[in-house]
Amino acid sequence: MTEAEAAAELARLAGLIAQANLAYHQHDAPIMTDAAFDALLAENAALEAEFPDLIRADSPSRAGPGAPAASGFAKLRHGVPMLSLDNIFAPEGFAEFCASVRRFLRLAEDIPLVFVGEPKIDGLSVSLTYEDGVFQRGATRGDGLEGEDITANLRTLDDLPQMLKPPYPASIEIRGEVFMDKADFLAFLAEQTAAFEERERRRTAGEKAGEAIRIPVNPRNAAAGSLRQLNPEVTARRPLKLFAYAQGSSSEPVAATHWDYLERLRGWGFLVNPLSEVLPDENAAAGFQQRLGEQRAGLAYDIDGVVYKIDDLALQTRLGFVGRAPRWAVAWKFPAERATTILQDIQIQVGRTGALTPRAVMAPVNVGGVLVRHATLHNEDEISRLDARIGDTVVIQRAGDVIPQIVEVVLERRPPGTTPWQPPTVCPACGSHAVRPPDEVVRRCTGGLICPAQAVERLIHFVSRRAMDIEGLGQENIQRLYDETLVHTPADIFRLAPHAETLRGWEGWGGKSKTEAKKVTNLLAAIEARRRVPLERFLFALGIRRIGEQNAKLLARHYRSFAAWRAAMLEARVIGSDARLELGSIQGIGPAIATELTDFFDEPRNVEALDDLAREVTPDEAETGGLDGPLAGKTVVFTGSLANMSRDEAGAIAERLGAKVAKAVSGKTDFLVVGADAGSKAAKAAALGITVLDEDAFRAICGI
DNA sequence: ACTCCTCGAGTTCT
DNA sequence: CTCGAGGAGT
Repeated sequence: MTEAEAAAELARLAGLIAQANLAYHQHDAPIMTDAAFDALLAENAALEAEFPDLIRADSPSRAGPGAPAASGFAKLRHGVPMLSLDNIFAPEGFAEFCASVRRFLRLAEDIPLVFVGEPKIDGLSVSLTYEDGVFQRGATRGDGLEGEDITANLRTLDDLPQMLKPPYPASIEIRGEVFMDKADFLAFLAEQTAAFEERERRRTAGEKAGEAIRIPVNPRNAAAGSLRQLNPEVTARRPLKLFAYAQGSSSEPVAATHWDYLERLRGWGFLVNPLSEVLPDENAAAGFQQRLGEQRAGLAYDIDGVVYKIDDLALQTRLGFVGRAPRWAVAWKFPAERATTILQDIQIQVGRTGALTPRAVMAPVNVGGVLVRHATLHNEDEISRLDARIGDTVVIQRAGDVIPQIVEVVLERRPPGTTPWQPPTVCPACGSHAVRPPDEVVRRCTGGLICPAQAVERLIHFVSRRAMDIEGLGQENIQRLYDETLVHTPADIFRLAPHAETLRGWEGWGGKSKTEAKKVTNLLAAIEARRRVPLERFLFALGIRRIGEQNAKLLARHYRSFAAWRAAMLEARVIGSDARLELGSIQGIGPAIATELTDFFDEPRNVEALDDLAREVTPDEAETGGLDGPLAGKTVVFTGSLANMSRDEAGAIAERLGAKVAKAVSGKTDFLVVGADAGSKAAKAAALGITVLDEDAFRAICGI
């Protein structure tokens, strides 16, 4: 291959991979299988190895230090999703977890459940890919499906083997935790604080100050910041450590139990947390939890709990997943850190759909290293349950998550003369009635279109990343454009261009610094770039209640074009009309969602605003999604473990070919695809006379 | 009628 | 990340 051919090929690959990433990332239908995607990456890597001079600035591998820094990090897909764990906080929770495992496996009481207990370090999960024993790339957890490519930074970690010690599988993904020791963190904190003060001194003295210094708030934050450095040399100077703890995808099985797998990790040259233990039965967990709890303060690093995993990998496979969490592992967290403070006020926020949510304003207090000022109170029931009153002393915690919550009120310290908090009867933003339907939890503003708070929230939703994705238009800018009466409806956004000079006159939008000067230009360009959008994004952006990403996708797939959808919705306002029946027949769209849509179209001002918008924006027709494919309209169920792909992956392929993927076999099922160790579903399918396919037959139907 | 499960909506802080 | 509600299946 000549240089010119290679350059062209690399350009083509970069384009394809970027496209595939985009399609996957935006939750649209992926345009290729994971295997095909990996093949493209491999091809790209091979070419780059052969023609190192031709490595592109936007190379999908982004492996070398020559990678450009400007736009942050490339996205990298995980071979197997990085999942989150269910959290428990007490022995009862663990008992319940074990019971559900036993129920699922139909395991008798006298057979012990063997677990591995591992300290849960408060750091950053990373995924590391090795090909033929050589470290290829690494990524952050990200949203679980894909993370950021931080290969260059990970290479600087002493604990990360650049090469595995043999024997190793041809290709393997390893999961690990990157963290900073408490002592290292304190030293780093002191260093950063000194640098910060030095910078302040220079700045006030009018000297050149240099780049801004960030002061980390906790070890986790410091580790995260260090790994996200654009310059790997900075990361190299940070005292980061790595423990390996799990497996992602692998070209071949490497162990029969999780414990053996940890041994393999050690053999390959990884550090594995030495505190991990095999627990011979479930009763050993509570003791382990307590021991670690006692050791916790003396450990070199922060841990926030213990992860318990079923040791037998075959059982893990059988147990599988619910939603985003495995059924074979839980995180047993130590009690959350708590703090007390004063509840100063209860504010009411108005959401996009008019939901009124109370929000606690408190005297700032440090909880687990973070200064907390606000907490959500969820709804008025929560407030009455707590009997929280303004002026009360309250206990707050940041539990397994990040979001602070009020746990309880310290009644002994309640000042005299307080009264129970009363929910508002009118919307604080527009004064319309605020009503709470019986049997519902949220109170809503009835102002709808006239409520300015809802209007602003709808606009923010409209431009948000998962909707129209207009870069440069965040909450603050929208609020300002709204207040200055330049933008009151979504369509107004697309009519901003004539006001460019007005915008440039605003403080912070004008011109002194270089970045400011381009702000308006960039914003207008970002807006222009969104005059064409996929139909599903357009529908989601409208912000109709109950029409989120998934339901928008269902509608887009079904009606295909904006015009067809619009016409159908207008007709569907008549109960019993063909259009209404058709709407209700869409899998996943029930009466509540249908009514929400027709209510929207019943309001003439909504239709006006919609048509106004449609004059500015062209929603692209949705892809056919295999409407005439072999699986079109069929309901498919997967069971057992498939050899060449995960069930999720197989499901995604089937959906792309127009199938509906269900969890359980029923009379409506058309095909059951069975893998190894299939359970009761296969028998049931046989009883119902449903076509049963093995993996090869399924692949043949899909043409792969 | 009851039980999963998925989806939508709202929220905090860096 | 959590909660509540809708939808689908038993």
